[in-house]
Amino acid sequence: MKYWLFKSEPDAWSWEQQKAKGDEGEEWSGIRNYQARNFMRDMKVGDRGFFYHSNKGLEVVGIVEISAESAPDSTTDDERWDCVHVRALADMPKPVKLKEVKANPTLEEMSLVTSFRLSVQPVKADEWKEVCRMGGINPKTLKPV
DNA sequence: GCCAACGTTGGC
DNA sequence: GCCAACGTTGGC
Repeated sequence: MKYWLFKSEPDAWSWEQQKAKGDEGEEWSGIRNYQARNFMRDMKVGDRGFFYHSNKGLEVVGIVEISAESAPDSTTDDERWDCVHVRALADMPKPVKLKEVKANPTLEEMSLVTSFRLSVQPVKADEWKEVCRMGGINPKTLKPV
């Protein structure tokens, strides 16, 4: 299983809206960046990702799961762009602030820090564990610690 | 709201 | 195929 991170401005698409979609999930549409698209094409159903609020909040607020592999983006006719579907799995009991991520030496190579403009990013297994630990969630059971 | 970082576009 | 101009993202 691979791990990812999805950024969204809460004014455009918030964690609350994502959760409201339930198990059905929602298309992660609107990505117009080749790097981000290529990462989405790499994703498999069942992979997990962090849901990060950019612009406002600046924190990892929850965990999502890829519910459908990459397919044409319904918001454009341009066939260059496709995207996955994601569904909400769990809240971060304690949202992890960007500031905390930056302050943690274990996470200094995390894409969130090094490629902060990228809206869909890969997350390494040890980074996944560390951010889960900081957020007070067990990465296996998805239960609060 | 500003501005730095950086991806994309388009003229040559 | 280079690179300047431009547009967008996102932290501050």
